[in-house]
Amino acid sequence: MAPILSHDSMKRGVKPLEKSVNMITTKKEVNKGAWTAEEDRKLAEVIAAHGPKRWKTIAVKAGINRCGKSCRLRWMNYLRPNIKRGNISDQEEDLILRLHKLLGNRWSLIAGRLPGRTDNEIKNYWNSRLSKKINQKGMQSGGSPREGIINNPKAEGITKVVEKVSIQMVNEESNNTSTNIGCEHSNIGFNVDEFFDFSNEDPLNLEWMSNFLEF
DNA sequence: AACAACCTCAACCGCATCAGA
DNA sequence: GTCTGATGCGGTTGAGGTTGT
Repeated sequence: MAPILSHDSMKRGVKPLEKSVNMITTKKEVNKGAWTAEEDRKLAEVIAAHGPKRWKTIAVKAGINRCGKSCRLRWMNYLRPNIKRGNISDQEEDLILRLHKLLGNRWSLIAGRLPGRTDNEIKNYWNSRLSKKINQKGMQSGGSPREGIINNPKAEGITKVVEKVSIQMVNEESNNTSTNIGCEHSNIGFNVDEFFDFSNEDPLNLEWMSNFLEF
């Protein structure tokens, strides 16, 4: 019986048949490669029943011969509810650029600021498009944004603090898709867009962050 | 039309960290 | 305190699609 292609695989014309099936060998090796719609359905069913935890157990219960890690990734990047796919808006792109300038390749943190976007998607978007844009700009002005963080111990410390704040922001924001953080339950009250607006700043000049730390 | 080069994105891998026994 | 399994993260890969010649 030929495996049913997942919606995305259909769209992209992926042929999981040969590769994926061939990877199921007589040994107890796990299935790899593109997911089929059938696998998606089984995984979603098990997660609906048991919740998205204990991935190894989920993988076994789903009976799809996948490793827990693979199941988790599939859920996080594809099956999870409220996932936005494709068409990253200018606003989102701008936010990614600003957050990357501040945090570097902390994709999960950046994704946390973009509701419905996954770290994998942002990472791909960055690697395939934005990094090129940056390089083009960098050619003109010189220096990479990441260097500022790597070579700046002060900035390293700052990223740790920002990481904590970002996590707090994400937690507080869980159901708030607006860029203005709902701060009713927090004593932090500011506009995120303003907070992350570095458009007029020297990347290495993070004096403002010291003030923020004191605050 | 045919081919090559480039682009996109889903998925895998290895490592770090966390949590429970 | 240590060990072990689970989870999360970032880097990388490779198949398929798109574009250019």
